[in-house]
Amino acid sequence: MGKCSTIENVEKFCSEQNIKLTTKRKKILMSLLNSEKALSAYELVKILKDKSGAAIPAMSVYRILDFLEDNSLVHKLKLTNKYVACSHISCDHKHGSSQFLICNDCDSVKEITVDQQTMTALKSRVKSAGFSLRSLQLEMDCVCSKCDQIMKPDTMQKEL
Amino acid sequence: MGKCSTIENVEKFCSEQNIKLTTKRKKILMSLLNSEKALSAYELVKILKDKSGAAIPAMSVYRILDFLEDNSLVHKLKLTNKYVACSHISCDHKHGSSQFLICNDCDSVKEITVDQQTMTALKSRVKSAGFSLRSLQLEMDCVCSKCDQIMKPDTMQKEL
DNA sequence: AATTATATGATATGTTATAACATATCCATT
DNA sequence: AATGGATATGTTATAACATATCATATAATT
Repeated sequence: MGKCSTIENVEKFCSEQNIKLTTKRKKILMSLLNSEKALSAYELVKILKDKSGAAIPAMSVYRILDFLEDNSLVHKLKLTNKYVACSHISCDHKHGSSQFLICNDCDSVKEITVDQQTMTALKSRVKSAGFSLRSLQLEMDCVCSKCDQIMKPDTMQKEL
Repeated sequence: MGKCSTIENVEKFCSEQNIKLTTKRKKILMSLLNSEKALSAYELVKILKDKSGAAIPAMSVYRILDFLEDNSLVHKLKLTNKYVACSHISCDHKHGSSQFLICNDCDSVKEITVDQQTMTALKSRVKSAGFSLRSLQLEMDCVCSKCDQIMKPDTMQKEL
Protein backbone atom coordinates (compact mmCIF):
# COMPACT_ATOMS: atom_id res chain seq x y z
CA MET A 1 0.00 0.00 0.00
CA GLY A 2 1.21 3.42 -0.84
CA LYS A 3 4.30 1.92 -2.38
CA CYS A 4 4.26 4.45 -5.17
CA SER A 5 2.79 7.38 -3.28
CA THR A 6 4.98 10.31 -2.45
CA ILE A 7 3.91 13.62 -1.01
CA GLU A 8 4.32 15.17 -4.41
CA ASN A 9 2.11 12.60 -6.09
CA VAL A 10 -0.61 13.10 -3.53
CA GLU A 11 -0.47 16.87 -3.74
CA LYS A 12 -0.59 16.77 -7.50
CA PHE A 13 -3.59 14.48 -7.42
CA CYS A 14 -5.41 16.69 -4.93
CA SER A 15 -4.81 19.88 -6.78
CA GLU A 16 -6.00 18.27 -10.00
CA GLN A 17 -9.12 17.05 -8.27
CA ASN A 18 -9.60 20.33 -6.49
CA ILE A 19 -9.34 18.65 -3.10
CA LYS A 20 -8.14 21.04 -0.45
CA LEU A 21 -5.40 19.19 1.36
CA THR A 22 -4.71 21.13 4.53
CA THR A 23 -1.70 20.50 6.72
CA LYS A 24 -3.62 18.27 9.09
CA ARG A 25 -5.32 16.35 6.35
CA LYS A 26 -1.96 15.80 4.75
CA LYS A 27 -0.46 14.61 8.03
CA ILE A 28 -3.20 12.05 8.50
CA LEU A 29 -3.12 10.88 4.92
CA MET A 30 0.64 10.51 4.97
CA SER A 31 0.49 8.62 8.25
CA LEU A 32 -1.85 6.16 6.62
CA LEU A 33 0.25 5.96 3.48
CA ASN A 34 3.35 5.26 5.52
CA SER A 35 1.69 2.69 7.71
CA GLU A 36 2.09 -0.99 7.05
CA LYS A 37 -1.27 -1.63 8.58
CA ALA A 38 -4.73 -0.21 8.95
CA LEU A 39 -5.04 2.33 11.77
CA SER A 40 -7.89 3.33 14.01
CA ALA A 41 -8.75 6.99 14.52
CA TYR A 42 -7.36 6.86 18.03
CA GLU A 43 -4.17 5.19 16.86
CA LEU A 44 -3.76 8.09 14.46
CA VAL A 45 -4.26 10.54 17.32
CA LYS A 46 -1.45 8.83 19.18
CA ILE A 47 0.88 8.60 16.20
CA LEU A 48 0.47 12.26 15.37
CA LYS A 49 1.01 13.31 18.95
CA ASP A 50 4.16 11.21 19.25
CA LYS A 51 5.51 12.36 15.92
CA SER A 52 4.84 16.06 15.90
CA GLY A 53 3.95 16.89 19.45
CA ALA A 54 0.89 18.74 18.21
CA ALA A 55 -2.07 16.68 19.28
CA ILE A 56 -5.07 16.59 16.98
CA PRO A 57 -8.24 15.83 18.89
CA ALA A 58 -10.05 12.59 18.08
CA MET A 59 -13.04 14.51 16.82
CA SER A 60 -10.94 16.27 14.23
CA VAL A 61 -9.31 13.05 13.18
CA TYR A 62 -12.71 11.51 12.56
CA ARG A 63 -13.78 14.53 10.55
CA ILE A 64 -10.63 14.48 8.50
CA LEU A 65 -10.96 10.75 7.87
CA ASP A 66 -14.53 11.33 6.70
CA PHE A 67 -13.33 14.05 4.38
CA LEU A 68 -10.58 11.89 2.97
CA GLU A 69 -12.99 9.02 2.52
CA ASP A 70 -15.49 11.25 0.71
CA ASN A 71 -12.70 12.17 -1.65
CA SER A 72 -11.66 8.57 -2.20
CA LEU A 73 -8.28 9.03 -0.61
CA VAL A 74 -8.84 6.61 2.23
CA HIS A 75 -11.08 3.64 2.86
CA LYS A 76 -12.74 2.73 6.08
CA LEU A 77 -12.67 -0.97 6.85
CA LYS A 78 -15.87 -1.88 8.60
CA LEU A 79 -14.59 -5.29 9.53
CA THR A 80 -12.06 -3.78 11.90
CA ASN A 81 -13.10 -0.14 12.26
CA LYS A 82 -9.78 0.97 10.92
CA TYR A 83 -8.64 3.11 8.05
CA VAL A 84 -6.26 2.62 5.13
CA ALA A 85 -5.05 4.92 2.40
CA CYS A 86 -6.47 4.09 -0.97
CA SER A 87 -3.91 2.06 -2.81
CA HIS A 88 -4.62 3.79 -6.10
CA ILE A 89 -3.94 7.38 -5.14
CA SER A 90 -1.01 7.93 -7.38
CA CYS A 91 -0.81 4.81 -9.48
CA ASP A 92 -3.94 4.90 -11.54
CA HIS A 93 -6.73 5.84 -9.17
CA LYS A 94 -9.42 4.49 -11.38
CA HIS A 95 -10.67 1.25 -10.07
CA GLY A 96 -13.65 -1.03 -9.91
CA SER A 97 -14.82 -2.86 -6.84
CA SER A 98 -12.24 -3.13 -4.14
CA GLN A 99 -11.65 -6.30 -2.22
CA PHE A 100 -9.77 -5.80 1.00
CA LEU A 101 -7.80 -8.67 2.41
CA ILE A 102 -7.36 -7.93 6.07
CA CYS A 103 -4.90 -9.81 8.20
CA ASN A 104 -6.66 -10.84 11.35
CA ASP A 105 -3.37 -10.92 13.16
CA CYS A 106 -1.34 -7.85 12.22
CA ASP A 107 -3.94 -5.65 10.51
CA SER A 108 -2.00 -5.40 7.31
CA VAL A 109 -4.29 -4.90 4.37
CA LYS A 110 -4.07 -5.62 0.68
CA GLU A 111 -6.50 -3.88 -1.61
CA ILE A 112 -7.17 -5.79 -4.78
CA THR A 113 -9.80 -5.48 -7.45
CA VAL A 114 -12.68 -7.91 -7.69
CA ASP A 115 -12.95 -9.25 -11.17
CA GLN A 116 -15.98 -8.12 -13.08
CA GLN A 117 -17.45 -11.56 -13.51
CA THR A 118 -17.38 -12.35 -9.80
CA MET A 119 -18.89 -9.01 -8.94
CA THR A 120 -21.65 -9.57 -11.45
CA ALA A 121 -22.39 -12.94 -9.93
CA LEU A 122 -22.56 -11.49 -6.43
CA LYS A 123 -24.77 -8.66 -7.57
CA SER A 124 -27.19 -10.91 -9.36
CA ARG A 125 -27.63 -13.04 -6.23
CA VAL A 126 -28.29 -9.88 -4.26
CA LYS A 127 -30.84 -8.70 -6.73
CA SER A 128 -32.74 -11.95 -6.88
CA ALA A 129 -32.89 -11.90 -3.09
CA GLY A 130 -34.75 -8.61 -3.36
CA PHE A 131 -31.98 -6.34 -2.18
CA SER A 132 -29.90 -3.78 -4.00
CA LEU A 133 -26.24 -3.19 -3.43
CA ARG A 134 -25.09 0.07 -1.94
CA SER A 135 -21.39 -0.48 -1.64
CA LEU A 136 -19.06 -2.44 -3.83
CA GLN A 137 -16.51 -2.73 -1.09
CA LEU A 138 -15.79 -6.31 -0.14
CA GLU A 139 -13.84 -7.04 3.02
CA MET A 140 -12.41 -10.41 3.86
CA ASP A 141 -11.09 -11.80 7.09
CA CYS A 142 -7.69 -13.30 6.21
CA VAL A 143 -4.21 -14.00 7.46
CA CYS A 144 -1.25 -12.62 5.59
CA SER A 145 1.54 -14.97 4.61
CA LYS A 146 3.91 -13.48 7.16
CA CYS A 147 1.57 -14.08 10.09
CA ASP A 148 0.55 -17.43 8.69
CA GLN A 149 4.14 -18.64 9.04
CA ILE A 150 4.55 -17.30 12.54
CA MET A 151 1.29 -18.75 13.75
CA LYS A 152 1.58 -21.17 16.62
CA PRO A 153 0.39 -24.76 16.16
CA ASP A 154 -2.36 -24.45 18.78
CA THR A 155 -3.90 -21.48 17.04
CA MET A 156 -3.46 -23.01 13.62
CA GLN A 157 -6.44 -22.60 11.38
CA LYS A 158 -7.18 -25.06 8.67
CA GLU A 159 -7.12 -23.44 5.28
CA LEU A 160 -10.59 -22.68 4.02
CA MET B 1 -35.18 -15.29 8.98
CA GLY B 2 -36.34 -17.78 11.51
CA LYS B 3 -39.46 -18.31 9.49
CA CYS B 4 -39.42 -22.00 10.18
CA SER B 5 -37.87 -21.92 13.64
CA THR B 6 -40.01 -22.66 16.63
CA ILE B 7 -38.90 -23.14 20.18
CA GLU B 8 -39.35 -26.87 19.78
CA ASN B 9 -37.19 -26.98 16.67
CA VAL B 10 -34.44 -25.08 18.38
CA GLU B 11 -34.55 -27.20 21.51
CA LYS B 12 -34.50 -30.36 19.47
CA PHE B 13 -31.53 -29.13 17.50
CA CYS B 14 -29.63 -28.17 20.63
CA SER B 15 -30.24 -31.42 22.43
CA GLU B 16 -29.14 -33.34 19.35
CA GLN B 17 -25.99 -31.27 19.15
CA ASN B 18 -25.44 -31.45 22.88
CA ILE B 19 -25.64 -27.68 23.22
CA LYS B 20 -26.78 -26.63 26.66
CA LEU B 21 -29.51 -24.11 26.04
CA THR B 22 -30.12 -22.39 29.36
CA THR B 23 -33.14 -20.17 29.98
CA LYS B 24 -31.21 -17.00 29.27
CA ARG B 25 -29.54 -18.37 26.20
CA LYS B 26 -32.92 -19.43 24.94
CA LYS B 27 -34.38 -16.00 25.61
CA ILE B 28 -31.66 -14.30 23.64
CA LEU B 29 -31.80 -16.75 20.79
CA MET B 30 -35.57 -16.48 20.55
CA SER B 31 -35.40 -12.71 20.63
CA LEU B 32 -33.10 -12.83 17.65
CA LEU B 33 -35.24 -15.41 15.88
CA ASN B 34 -38.33 -13.28 16.39
CA SER B 35 -36.66 -10.08 15.28
CA GLU B 36 -37.12 -8.73 11.79
CA LYS B 37 -33.73 -7.11 12.00
CA ALA B 38 -30.24 -7.55 13.36
CA LEU B 39 -29.88 -6.48 16.98
CA SER B 40 -26.96 -5.11 18.95
CA ALA B 41 -26.05 -6.57 22.33
CA TYR B 42 -27.39 -3.48 24.04
CA GLU B 43 -30.62 -3.60 22.07
CA LEU B 44 -31.03 -7.15 23.33
CA VAL B 45 -30.48 -5.98 26.89
CA LYS B 46 -33.28 -3.47 26.43
CA ILE B 47 -35.65 -5.89 24.72
CA LEU B 48 -35.23 -8.50 27.42
CA LYS B 49 -35.71 -5.97 30.18
CA ASP B 50 -38.86 -4.60 28.58
CA LYS B 51 -40.27 -8.02 27.88
CA SER B 52 -39.56 -9.94 31.01
CA GLY B 53 -38.62 -7.33 33.55
CA ALA B 54 -35.56 -9.38 34.44
CA ALA B 55 -32.58 -7.42 33.21
CA ILE B 56 -29.62 -9.38 31.91
CA PRO B 57 -26.42 -7.40 32.19
CA ALA B 58 -24.67 -6.44 28.97
CA MET B 59 -21.68 -8.53 29.94
CA SER B 60 -23.83 -11.65 30.10
CA VAL B 61 -25.49 -10.87 26.82
CA TYR B 62 -22.10 -10.64 25.15
CA ARG B 63 -21.05 -13.94 26.70
CA ILE B 64 -24.22 -15.62 25.62
CA LEU B 65 -23.92 -14.23 22.11
CA ASP B 66 -20.38 -15.57 21.94
CA PHE B 67 -21.59 -18.95 23.08
CA LEU B 68 -24.40 -18.99 20.53
CA GLU B 69 -22.00 -17.91 17.82
CA ASP B 70 -19.53 -20.63 18.75
CA ASN B 71 -22.34 -23.11 18.36
CA SER B 72 -23.40 -21.70 14.99
CA LEU B 73 -26.76 -20.54 16.27
CA VAL B 74 -26.16 -16.87 15.66
CA HIS B 75 -23.94 -14.81 13.40
CA LYS B 76 -22.23 -11.60 14.26
CA LEU B 77 -22.35 -9.01 11.50
CA LYS B 78 -19.13 -7.05 11.59
CA LEU B 79 -20.43 -4.47 9.17
CA THR B 80 -22.89 -3.20 11.76
CA ASN B 81 -21.81 -4.79 15.04
CA LYS B 82 -25.14 -6.53 15.32
CA TYR B 83 -26.29 -10.08 15.66
CA VAL B 84 -28.74 -12.30 13.78
CA ALA B 85 -29.98 -15.82 14.36
CA CYS B 86 -28.62 -18.29 11.89
CA SER B 87 -31.26 -18.80 9.24
CA HIS B 88 -30.56 -22.50 9.01
CA ILE B 89 -31.18 -23.52 12.60
CA SER B 90 -34.14 -25.70 11.98
CA CYS B 91 -34.38 -25.89 8.21
CA ASP B 92 -31.31 -27.75 7.16
CA HIS B 93 -28.46 -26.21 9.14
CA LYS B 94 -25.84 -27.40 6.78
CA HIS B 95 -24.59 -24.60 4.68
CA GLY B 96 -21.65 -23.33 2.74
CA SER B 97 -20.45 -19.76 2.74
CA SER B 98 -22.99 -17.29 3.98
CA GLN B 99 -23.58 -14.01 2.26
CA PHE B 100 -25.41 -11.49 4.41
CA LEU B 101 -27.39 -8.78 2.70
CA ILE B 102 -27.75 -6.03 5.25
CA CYS B 103 -30.20 -3.21 4.76
CA ASN B 104 -28.41 0.02 5.48
CA ASP B 105 -31.68 1.64 6.40
CA CYS B 106 -33.68 -0.76 8.57
CA ASP B 107 -31.08 -3.38 9.53
CA SER B 108 -33.07 -6.24 8.11
CA VAL B 109 -30.82 -9.05 6.99
CA LYS B 110 -31.11 -11.81 4.47
CA GLU B 111 -28.69 -14.70 4.75
CA ILE B 112 -28.10 -16.43 1.44
CA THR B 113 -25.50 -18.89 0.28
CA VAL B 114 -22.66 -17.86 -1.97
CA ASP B 115 -22.50 -20.13 -4.95
CA GLN B 116 -19.49 -22.39 -5.03
CA GLN B 117 -18.06 -20.98 -8.21
CA THR B 118 -18.06 -17.40 -6.95
CA MET B 119 -16.51 -18.42 -3.70
CA THR B 120 -13.81 -20.32 -5.51
CA ALA B 121 -13.07 -17.28 -7.63
CA LEU B 122 -12.82 -15.03 -4.58
CA LYS B 123 -10.60 -17.49 -2.79
CA SER B 124 -8.23 -17.88 -5.67
CA ARG B 125 -7.76 -14.11 -5.88
CA VAL B 126 -7.04 -14.07 -2.16
CA LYS B 127 -4.53 -16.83 -2.46
CA SER B 128 -2.66 -15.28 -5.36
CA ALA B 129 -2.44 -12.07 -3.34
CA GLY B 130 -0.55 -14.01 -0.70
CA PHE B 131 -3.27 -14.16 1.91
CA SER B 132 -5.36 -17.03 3.18
CA LEU B 133 -9.01 -16.79 4.05
CA ARG B 134 -10.09 -17.17 7.63
CA SER B 135 -13.81 -16.62 7.37
CA LEU B 136 -16.17 -17.46 4.59
CA GLN B 137 -18.67 -14.94 5.82
CA LEU B 138 -19.41 -12.25 3.27
CA GLU B 139 -21.31 -9.15 4.32
CA MET B 140 -22.76 -6.67 1.90
CA ASP B 141 -24.06 -3.19 2.40
CA CYS B 142 -27.48 -3.14 0.72
CA VAL B 143 -30.95 -1.67 0.81
CA CYS B 144 -33.94 -3.98 1.07
CA SER B 145 -36.78 -3.59 -1.40
CA LYS B 146 -39.09 -2.14 1.23
CA CYS B 147 -36.69 0.65 2.19
CA ASP B 148 -35.74 1.18 -1.42
CA GLN B 149 -39.35 2.10 -2.21
CA ILE B 150 -39.69 4.40 0.75
CA MET B 151 -36.46 6.20 0.04
CA LYS B 152 -36.82 9.89 -0.60
CA PRO B 153 -35.64 11.34 -3.93
CA ASP B 154 -32.93 13.47 -2.33
CA THR B 155 -31.37 10.48 -0.63
CA MET B 156 -31.81 8.29 -3.69
CA GLN B 157 -28.81 6.19 -4.51
CA LYS B 158 -28.10 5.11 -8.00
CA GLU B 159 -28.18 1.37 -8.38
CA LEU B 160 -24.73 -0.09 -8.46
C1' DA C 1 -23.03 -33.96 50.71
C1' DA C 2 -18.57 -32.53 48.71
C1' DT C 3 -16.12 -31.36 44.69
C1' DT C 4 -15.65 -29.44 40.40
C1' DA C 5 -17.02 -27.18 36.32
C1' DT C 6 -19.96 -24.09 34.13
C1' DA C 7 -22.87 -20.04 33.97
C1' DT C 8 -24.06 -15.63 35.40
C1' DG C 9 -23.66 -11.22 38.09
C1' DA C 10 -21.33 -6.93 39.32
C1' DT C 11 -18.19 -3.43 38.59
C1' DA C 12 -14.87 -1.07 36.20
C1' DT C 13 -12.77 0.27 32.25
C1' DG C 14 -11.37 0.34 27.38
C1' DT C 15 -12.53 1.48 22.57
C1' DT C 16 -15.02 3.51 18.81
C1' DA C 17 -17.98 7.25 17.34
C1' DT C 18 -21.02 11.35 17.21
C1' DA C 19 -23.52 15.57 18.92
C1' DA C 20 -23.39 20.26 19.91
C1' DC C 21 -21.45 24.38 20.19
C1' DA C 22 -17.26 27.58 20.01
C1' DT C 23 -13.36 29.45 17.64
C1' DA C 24 -10.04 30.02 14.01
C1' DT C 25 -8.69 30.40 9.29
C1' DC C 26 -9.31 31.13 4.38
C1' DC C 27 -10.62 33.81 0.72
C1' DA C 28 -13.60 36.70 -2.26
C1' DT C 29 -15.40 41.25 -2.50
C1' DT C 30 -15.43 45.94 -1.29
C1' DA D 1 -6.66 46.28 4.43
C1' DA D 2 -11.65 45.49 6.37
C1' DT D 3 -15.89 42.68 5.94
C1' DG D 4 -18.37 38.79 5.92
C1' DG D 5 -19.47 34.21 4.60
C1' DA D 6 -17.72 29.55 4.04
C1' DT D 7 -14.84 26.06 5.59
C1' DA D 8 -11.87 23.85 9.04
C1' DT D 9 -10.68 22.79 13.55
C1' DG D 10 -11.07 22.82 18.73
C1' DT D 11 -13.58 21.59 23.06
C1' DT D 12 -16.50 19.10 25.82
C1' DA D 13 -19.72 15.75 26.67
C1' DT D 14 -21.77 11.59 25.86
C1' DA D 15 -23.47 7.55 23.23
C1' DA D 16 -22.56 3.04 21.59
C1' DC D 17 -19.89 -1.06 21.46
C1' DA D 18 -16.85 -4.31 23.98
C1' DT D 19 -13.77 -6.70 27.36
C1' DA D 20 -11.24 -7.68 31.91
C1' DT D 21 -11.61 -9.29 36.41
C1' DC D 22 -13.28 -11.08 40.35
C1' DA D 23 -17.43 -12.76 42.92
C1' DT D 24 -21.42 -15.71 43.29
C1' DA D 25 -24.79 -19.08 41.85
C1' DT D 26 -26.17 -23.17 39.66
C1' DA D 27 -25.52 -27.77 37.62
C1' DA D 28 -23.03 -32.09 37.01
C1' DT D 29 -20.11 -35.62 38.86
C1' DT D 30 -18.11 -38.17 42.56
